[in-house]
Amino acid sequence: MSLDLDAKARGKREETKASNRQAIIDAARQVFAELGYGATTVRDIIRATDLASGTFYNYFKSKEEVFQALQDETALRVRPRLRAERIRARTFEEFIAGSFRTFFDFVKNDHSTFATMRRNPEMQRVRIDTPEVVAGFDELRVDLERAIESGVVPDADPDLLMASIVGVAFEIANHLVARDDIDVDDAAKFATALFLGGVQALPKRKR
Amino acid sequence: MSLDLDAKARGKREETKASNRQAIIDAARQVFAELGYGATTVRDIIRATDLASGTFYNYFKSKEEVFQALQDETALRVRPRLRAERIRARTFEEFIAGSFRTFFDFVKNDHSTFATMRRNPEMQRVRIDTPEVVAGFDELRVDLERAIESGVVPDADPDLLMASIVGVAFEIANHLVARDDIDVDDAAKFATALFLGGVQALPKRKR
DNA sequence: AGAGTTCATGACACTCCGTCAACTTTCGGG
DNA sequence: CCCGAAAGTTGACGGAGTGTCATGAACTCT
Repeated sequence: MSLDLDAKARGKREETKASNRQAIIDAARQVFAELGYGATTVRDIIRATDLASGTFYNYFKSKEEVFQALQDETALRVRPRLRAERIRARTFEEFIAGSFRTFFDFVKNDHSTFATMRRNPEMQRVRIDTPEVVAGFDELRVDLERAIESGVVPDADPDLLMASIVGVAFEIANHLVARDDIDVDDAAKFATALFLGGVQALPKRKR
Repeated sequence: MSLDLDAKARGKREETKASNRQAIIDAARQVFAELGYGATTVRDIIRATDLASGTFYNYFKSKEEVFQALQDETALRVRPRLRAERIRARTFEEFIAGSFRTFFDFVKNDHSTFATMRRNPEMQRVRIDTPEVVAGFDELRVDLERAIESGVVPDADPDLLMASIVGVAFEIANHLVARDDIDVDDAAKFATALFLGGVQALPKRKR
């Protein structure tokens, strides 16, 4: 009566291993949201499962590592959306606009790590070099270099361009999560305008 | 034979209090750089002074709090430089260019928290809302709103503009510290161009 | 079914933390 | 200058969290 369709293909051993791992991750998400990252102990996490304390260490080296796994799951959810948006884009403007729009929308609406994170000020470390995150950055870089190749964007330093985009994206994302009076659309339009035309092109504020 | 010129004005009590506090901060900077933030214990810090373990807690509540004090010292060093640069600026372009230039220069050349921080990947938390940091942000915001008032910058959302500037500044700062092949001047010109004219205005890469 | 492998268990030893009662130093009024 | 009060220092101690490991249970394969 398992919902895990892969289960038949695996032995029971592998199956419980996978389910234990997931149980720990789920418990961690729960407990982090409840107590905050700093305040939760490894024991708190394992207590929220039906496993014994020692078992935790068969799956993760530390609390930090579970957190990374959480981040990875989060990145795994955004990345396809960003990819789809990029494929749809026909111009550099659409590319930039779509990427910001999608990212901000995710941050605001998906009840992911971002939300619980910002509720706990100590968890400033939003970005962690988890495989999925790195892959996402790589994809962005490839597209930027393609844009440079094709002459749509001047032959600027791609590292600095990446840094600027990422910096703006995450910094504005913080505001989106922390405050309610900022609209996802406005934020996306703002960031897009900044990259396309600098401060002079910025949209006027609604009063 | 003290070098502390304020000492005569203070009683001995206050004097040792101040010097103990500074001793702890200095020891912390040292030890953080050596072991990394996560790996150092409060005991490590106090052991690097000639004080007893309990004394630490007369000055700071936790390791985190010493770290904040360090950050505050760092901010205290940049802020006057940024202020001077702003006063010198006669146009918005000079304002933006000068600010980025000064900040990047500080990050790269002042052997401050930034440097030790980047050597320890776990210390991603560069920004902390320490009094000096908050004051610095406030100053920036005032200038931005003045620029908006005077019509030099469109009437855009100042929060989003702040976020963009700060995001770009810190993200590029990370690259500056992490890598040697990026020039402070190039970075400042890049960021300035981005804000003044968007991607089309970006300087071409040196090959 | 039996030998072998893999994993779960929870008690244990260890580290670090923050406190506190006892002690030392400084202050200030007489 | 002296002495009682105030402020600060000390390190030992109780408590909490960590990661490990010997033991035993569960699964796999033949």
